[in-house]
Amino acid sequence: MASVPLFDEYRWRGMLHDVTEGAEAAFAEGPQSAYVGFDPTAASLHVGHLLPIMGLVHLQRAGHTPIALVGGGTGLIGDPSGKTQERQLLTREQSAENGEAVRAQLSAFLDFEGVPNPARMVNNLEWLGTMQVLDFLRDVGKHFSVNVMLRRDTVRRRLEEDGDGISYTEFSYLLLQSYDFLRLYQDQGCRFQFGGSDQWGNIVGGTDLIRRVAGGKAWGVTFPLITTTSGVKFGKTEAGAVWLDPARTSPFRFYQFWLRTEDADVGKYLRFFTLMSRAEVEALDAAAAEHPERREAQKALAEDVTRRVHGEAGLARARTASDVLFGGGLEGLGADEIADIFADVPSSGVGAAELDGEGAGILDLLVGAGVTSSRGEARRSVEQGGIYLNNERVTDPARSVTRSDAVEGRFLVLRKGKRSYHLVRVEG
RNA sequence: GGUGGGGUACCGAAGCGGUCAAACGGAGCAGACUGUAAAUCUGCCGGCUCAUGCCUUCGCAGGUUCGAAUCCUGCCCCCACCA
Repeated sequence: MASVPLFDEYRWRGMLHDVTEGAEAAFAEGPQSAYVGFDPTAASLHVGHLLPIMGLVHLQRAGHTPIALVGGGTGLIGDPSGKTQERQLLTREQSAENGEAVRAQLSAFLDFEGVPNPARMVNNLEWLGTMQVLDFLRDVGKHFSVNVMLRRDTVRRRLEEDGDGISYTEFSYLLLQSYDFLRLYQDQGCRFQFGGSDQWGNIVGGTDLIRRVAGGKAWGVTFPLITTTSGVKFGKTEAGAVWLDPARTSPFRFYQFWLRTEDADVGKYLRFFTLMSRAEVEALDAAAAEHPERREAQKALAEDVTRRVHGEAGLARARTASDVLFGGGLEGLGADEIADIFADVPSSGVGAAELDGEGAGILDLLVGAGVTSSRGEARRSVEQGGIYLNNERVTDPARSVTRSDAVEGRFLVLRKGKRSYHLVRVEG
């Protein structure tokens, strides 16, 4: 099969951070397989995992075989890379459950069947779980120099005066990941490992092990650490990490996360996270430069990524909710639309009885819905003009809310600031 | 083990007997300007309260004092230098 030049693709997208010597030439020899490991430390992947995933997607499109390694075994140990503190150990059950979830999420990106080069999924618990300690120490450990390991940044930081120390468990992580690579090399002929830039040391550990044990050549590719221009950590919002699991981050929030991308970052993200062609991306760059206020690039980004992760239906819901909430048109909504919006936007219920007679105070409503954390904060927000009820600014902290305020008698739209929405369902 | 320096709100960091819910900076929230962007400017930023005010907070436990984050005692934990 003729391969599309994979590295050219990575290059124009700016996806390459580091590449071991000779990797590109090795890829040119013909179809290859390459793997990325995902430790199931949580029951969902988040947007921070997206770049290596897209790396595999491009790989597959170029005719190669992606291997997604779920770290059921390594996840039990904990990668010290990039961490300043020792991790809490997962139980085997947690790791297994999380691994299943991660596996399902990856299927949204990679084709596991119906193509000539289907993606593969492996779990390193298969070999790590049955390994004998003595075998491990003799066959793997013998090839690693503690002197060298102590010089690694991730280890050194933990050993320094202000470090928190490192357990023998995490110290051993490098050996396990290196062994994974060796196994994939021997069992599946996989000669490439990809990962985030923080994985460089672990990946090189694997290529070294393959050279020593099997006398073979293997290569690594890392993708850049994603930073935002304004210095905020990528993938974080007020509400925490942006997850791929719709139960943790609703499609609405997911879509909104991408839609709010800063102008300075949107071009970069289009290259990283969509499969648009170079011409399409450059056209959007131009559109953004010409009419930034239209946010065409952000919209295209948000649509593309949301569609891939949450499907057409998820995207439709996210857009409906966005249009309704940010378009200001609350009147004349169909029951279906309302239901869709409730499903996605943070919401809570309030008993109809509470709105009878005097009604409920706006401050209590805000606290009850969790929009503000205390009455004091609620009061301040109202006094500063930051609270809206059904898209109308509330100016009186003593404002009471009755059933007649509810749209169609069924729901209230609370909003704090420009974009923090909360729906209150009138029940009973 | 010895000597010295520390532990203050989400983080950093002032305060060193009353005027301290505690300067200042960062983060965060809101407002203005905008484009659901960035930058900038403004306000807020322990809880309750319309408010006067009240309650909880300055490592932990006691004590001195009309009154303590500030003084004393004991304990715990960090850091620096020495051994």
